[in-house]
Amino acid sequence: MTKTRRRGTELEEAILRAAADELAEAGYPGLTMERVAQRAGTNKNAIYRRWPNRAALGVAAYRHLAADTLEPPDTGNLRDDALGLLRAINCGQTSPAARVLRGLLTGVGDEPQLREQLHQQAAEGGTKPWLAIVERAVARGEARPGARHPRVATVALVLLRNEFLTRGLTTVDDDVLVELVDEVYLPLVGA
Amino acid sequence: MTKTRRRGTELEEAILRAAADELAEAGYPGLTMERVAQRAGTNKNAIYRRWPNRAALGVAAYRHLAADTLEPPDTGNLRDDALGLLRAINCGQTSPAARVLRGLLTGVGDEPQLREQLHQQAAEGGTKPWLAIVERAVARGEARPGARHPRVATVALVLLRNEFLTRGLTTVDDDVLVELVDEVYLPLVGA
DNA sequence: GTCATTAAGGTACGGTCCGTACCGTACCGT
DNA sequence: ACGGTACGGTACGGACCGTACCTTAATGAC
Repeated sequence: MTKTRRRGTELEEAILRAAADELAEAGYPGLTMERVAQRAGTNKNAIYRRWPNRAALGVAAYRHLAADTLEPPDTGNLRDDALGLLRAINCGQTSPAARVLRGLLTGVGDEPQLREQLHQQAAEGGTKPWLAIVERAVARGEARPGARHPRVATVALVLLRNEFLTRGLTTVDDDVLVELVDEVYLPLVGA
Repeated sequence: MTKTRRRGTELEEAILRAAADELAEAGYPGLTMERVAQRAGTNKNAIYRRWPNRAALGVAAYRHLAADTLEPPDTGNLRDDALGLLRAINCGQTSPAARVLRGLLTGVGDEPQLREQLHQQAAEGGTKPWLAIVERAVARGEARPGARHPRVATVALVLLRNEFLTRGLTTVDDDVLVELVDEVYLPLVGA
């Protein structure tokens, strides 16, 4: 009856999975050490032996949550590529991550290490596919070479993220995505 | 010796000023009902009679904090106008507001009324000056007419805000501002 | 197989903060 | 003068973080 007592990596991953689930369900404000411990079938001691505080656990668990890297679409034209990426971010599994990210950015407060870690996770996963579709668009003569600048290539992503952050929504109207692409992104990167 | 007991509006404004000060000093996570009450020279009862919870008080106090509307500069060319606006937002009195806004967006959580209120405050104060400088640029033939679209005109603001939100900094390097204007904003709105 | 070491489980506690309740007291209009 | 309203003071329950302490199971050395 008594399941063998978990140790080391096995327990650690159980905790991270529990924390990621709690994050997805209740967001960072609802991430409680006691609930995570209970959900992982352990107690707070096991958590505090691995992470110094709630924020650190949150950042670590966020990595599990946002692990999916988007596969950049290749439709043959920039407009559909960009719209595809935005829609994947909007409707896909990435949407609960936005709320969590917002909470974490507040929760990390004045701890530069955590903030940097979080920023890299947020940036890394997001920029690569945009650079990819722009690169192809430039090769087709559909975009100007200067559009390969990361700040330019990811403008649509930043605008959508801003929509998430300021409106607090988990999903944005598709009209908005089309507007972002047609009114801003294509005029900006177009040849 | 005994100061006369404040009532109604007078007390309300004292509370709001105290809350705004606390917000500016410690951000939303540091906004404590007990500290606000003490700073305002009253007690929590007077606060809870006016606002139902901490988030509502925070949003109300934020209005006091972000009341300053930026005066749009008029330098005669779009680049300097845009840079001036960004620098005013970056270095000026508005910078603590970014950290506060980030915290509030988390704190309001699932209360749509507060979120909408906050969103309007954040949007309203920010878009007007951008529309103004773009309007003048269009009149000079320096920007294309389509740039008057709010989403286009405020792109630089959104990018800067994204920098605040994701990096968690209270001030951004001036190089970044220049980059935003030269690499993104001017190519986007230029004729 | 024995045993010391390590890490897990269990529980309790101090501290902070939110939100509520209760009660006495100053101010206000009538 | 008087009664209603709003303020001041205080205490409390509840949630949660982070820590301490002790017991118990697993592991590795010998």
